[in-house]
Amino acid sequence: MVTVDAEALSEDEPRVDDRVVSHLTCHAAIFTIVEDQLSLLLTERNQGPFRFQWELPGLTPQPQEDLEIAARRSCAALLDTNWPLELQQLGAYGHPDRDPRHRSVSVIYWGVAANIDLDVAAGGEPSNARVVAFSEFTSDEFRFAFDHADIASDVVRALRRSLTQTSIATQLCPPAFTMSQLQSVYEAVFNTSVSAGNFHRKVRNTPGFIYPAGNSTRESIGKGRPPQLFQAGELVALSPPFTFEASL
Amino acid sequence: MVTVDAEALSEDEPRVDDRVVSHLTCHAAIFTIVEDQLSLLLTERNQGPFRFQWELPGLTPQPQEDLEIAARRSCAALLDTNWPLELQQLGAYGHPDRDPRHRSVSVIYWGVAANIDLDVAAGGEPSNARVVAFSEFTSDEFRFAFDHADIASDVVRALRRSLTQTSIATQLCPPAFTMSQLQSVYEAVFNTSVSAGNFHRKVRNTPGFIYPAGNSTRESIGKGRPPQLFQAGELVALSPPFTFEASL
DNA sequence: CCAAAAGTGTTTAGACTACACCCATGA
DNA sequence: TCATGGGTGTAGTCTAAACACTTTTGG
Repeated sequence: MVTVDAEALSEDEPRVDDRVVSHLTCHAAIFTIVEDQLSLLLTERNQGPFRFQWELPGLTPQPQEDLEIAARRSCAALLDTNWPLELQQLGAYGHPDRDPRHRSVSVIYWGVAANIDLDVAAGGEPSNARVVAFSEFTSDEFRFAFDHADIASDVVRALRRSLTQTSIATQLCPPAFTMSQLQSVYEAVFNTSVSAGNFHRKVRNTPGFIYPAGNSTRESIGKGRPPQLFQAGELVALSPPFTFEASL
Repeated sequence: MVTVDAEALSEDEPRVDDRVVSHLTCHAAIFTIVEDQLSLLLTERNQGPFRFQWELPGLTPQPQEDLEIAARRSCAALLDTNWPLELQQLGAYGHPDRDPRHRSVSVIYWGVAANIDLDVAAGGEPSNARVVAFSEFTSDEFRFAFDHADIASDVVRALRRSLTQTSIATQLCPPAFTMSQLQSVYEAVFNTSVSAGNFHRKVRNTPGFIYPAGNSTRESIGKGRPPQLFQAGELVALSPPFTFEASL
């Protein structure tokens, strides 16, 4: 009984049947913000099970390909530029009947992008990809393929935790941004309102969160006082973290 | 280009070669505290690559077996009782050459146990399992199999984060414990010293962290004032979290 | 001048640190 | 009575929440 692990791990001649092998896919959950709404890049399946339902972009890794590279590749074609996309692993999903065809394990990565221009990326061709707003993909009517509704719920939680504990929110802003743009990132992700004054101080008092940007492009097209421009700093930890609570 | 995901995911007749299948194992990292030292349950490989080196207990899941169940099974035989073991997923490890034999993906779970009695579990038979102290398995001399040194490092980080943010530390204590026993859990995990008075208040002021236990078994065998006994509460979140820093 | 947005000051409340201090037991 | 470990009280500090206030623009 105590050698139960060695029995499985030390097969010098592994059998190629479904006791020792499994189907493996890597997926990427890419967040962005569209019209002040937290949104997720999804693709519509056009064949196989769950046809015409939506999933996180994914693929099977190549034999010598790292899991994260595979996840990055799964969404690279859908994103406009060679974005310096940083992915973090959410985890592995492997419930036995999550895929009706066969035992399947999916490793999920997630990241953020300041903007996603699907039209540019697709070069005008029709695409089965869409950027779906939070309110839509969390509604009961939205049709996720496989267990991707659960995964989407988990990955939103991971994003929110990252926003409270790190300075990752700057990666959801353009290269130069104002304090209220940064604030609206938090308001979109948590679907809540943030006190502007205290937010301002908390961010400025966190070393490395932001750096001042040259006010060269300040055009002051708004009504009020023209804002200062900032650029993203390093990815630093917030201590203590924000205490935002998601309202949905 | 934009349908790159569909190409891989929607094969109704998946080919059984190493492009679409991979070897999968589930492992459990079980922490416990032995003589005030954070320790990890490890097994020595007795065949295959990395023979006589140490790994987290693991196995290949059965076709219809959930990943977490498989991880639990991998260490169940090594633990004395049917401990109500709660496992959390750490993540998936799948670097292409982490196993010299073939492409291999390992999903790691972790949990804590108040005590591990290997002799009782093995029923007196010789076992290839050992509870290894932190100072030993983090030393340069210690020989981990595969990439399990990286995994061990990551899982210690996950444990420490859980201790700062939740009340999981009570699960590393016996059913009834004193405040200083609980405190020594933190001191062992973070290899640091904790101010007793402030620790006491922080724990008592967190609703659900602990509940008073009947002082029936108080035997007051020590020198000083007899301590109160507590029992574990629910697994609650600490807000704000502890701010302990690991000293190693 | 007024409205609106940006940014700063000020007050209050909560929580941690540090350290002093009481409590209850064994020797 | 003293040493020892358990537990509480308290002052100083740091931070955040709430809200008033100033600054700078457009109409």
